[in-house]
Amino acid sequence: MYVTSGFFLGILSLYFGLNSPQMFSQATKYAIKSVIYIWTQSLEDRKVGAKEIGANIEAPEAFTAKILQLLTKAKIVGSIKGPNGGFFADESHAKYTLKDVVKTIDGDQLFAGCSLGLPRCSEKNPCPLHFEVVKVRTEIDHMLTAKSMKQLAVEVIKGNTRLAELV
Amino acid sequence: MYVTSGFFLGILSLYFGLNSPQMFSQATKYAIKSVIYIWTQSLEDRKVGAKEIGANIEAPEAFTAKILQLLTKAKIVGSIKGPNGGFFADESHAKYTLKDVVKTIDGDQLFAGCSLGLPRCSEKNPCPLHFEVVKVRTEIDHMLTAKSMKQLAVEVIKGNTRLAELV
DNA sequence: ATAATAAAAGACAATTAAATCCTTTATTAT
DNA sequence: ATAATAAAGGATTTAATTGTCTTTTATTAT
Ligand code: FES
Ligand code: FES
Repeated sequence: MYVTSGFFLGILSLYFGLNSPQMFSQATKYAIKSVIYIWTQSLEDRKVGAKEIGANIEAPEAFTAKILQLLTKAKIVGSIKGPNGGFFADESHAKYTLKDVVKTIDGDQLFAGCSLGLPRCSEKNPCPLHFEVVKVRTEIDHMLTAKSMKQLAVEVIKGNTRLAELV
Repeated sequence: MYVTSGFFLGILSLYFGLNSPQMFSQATKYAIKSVIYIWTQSLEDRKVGAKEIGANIEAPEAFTAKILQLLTKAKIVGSIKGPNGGFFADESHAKYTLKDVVKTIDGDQLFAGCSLGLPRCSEKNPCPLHFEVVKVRTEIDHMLTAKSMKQLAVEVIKGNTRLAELV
């Protein structure tokens, strides 16, 4: 008499309508916080390991490590193996914005394509939400390009913003 | 020697960074299109079945039917069983907006809570994106409340917008 | 050279979302 | 009453995302 918990959750989810789609995937959230955290430490000339990053942004270490691989491959941050190694960011990474981070992990479906899933998004054959979606996307674009990663990190260092719950 | 395709996709997805999070879940996209489609037909005094809805919004019938159950339970549309039955919308449903549709299926995580996943979203202890997120949400709110479902349906009837790819 | 360190890579498990199928219930026309 | 119709409900399956664990590779200090 075994019942999978997935079954119950599946039913409950449909029954109460409890899905959870958000602006960003979980992976992208971790990515954004990771990059900002790396910048806060690089501004003080410290390289940081996946374990430390995970701990400071309250994310699972192994999963964070996977995400860091993608960010490194995309050159959004740098990494060095071995003792005294770790992740870091310097002027060679300063040109990247949050938008690049989001695109690296989630692709560009937040910025491109029809929000209602039509095969193409166009002004000539718009879906009912198209023109409003364009406005939302303008705002999203601004949100993800207005400040440099370094600026965002400085605000965290100053204590004006935070990457994890305060204890 | 069997290998699950999920495995390969999982690896590929991490390797190439191919997640696909969007503004709305697939279920919500179907829900939005369903409600607008129901309104287009109700404006011409036709009740419609799940099969017809699925066909016209290019969504799987059975999944659409599940979503319609939630929409009906939430009173966003009406339904009648049996011959000549189906889904419909009338003045008693006119007060609902797209925001209600989204909330019914996806909950309010698009509108509330920290976009970066912090335990709470507040101006006093904001995450690095908080103030920009507030602006994006204002625009999202406008997008989902500016027009009534009926208005959106009228635009589809007029041919100004569409719910499926044109053939 | 060797041991220790830390990222990269690979294999997999668990959870959640998406989709399907089958049975039951309500309604209506015959 | 009965057959036909269509939504509601229940049980699973499939796919995608999230998360873990182990092995390999590169680097550095001894
Ligand atoms: S056509 Fe749907 S968002 Fe552009
Ligand atoms: S604290 Fe993150 S969005 Fe408000």
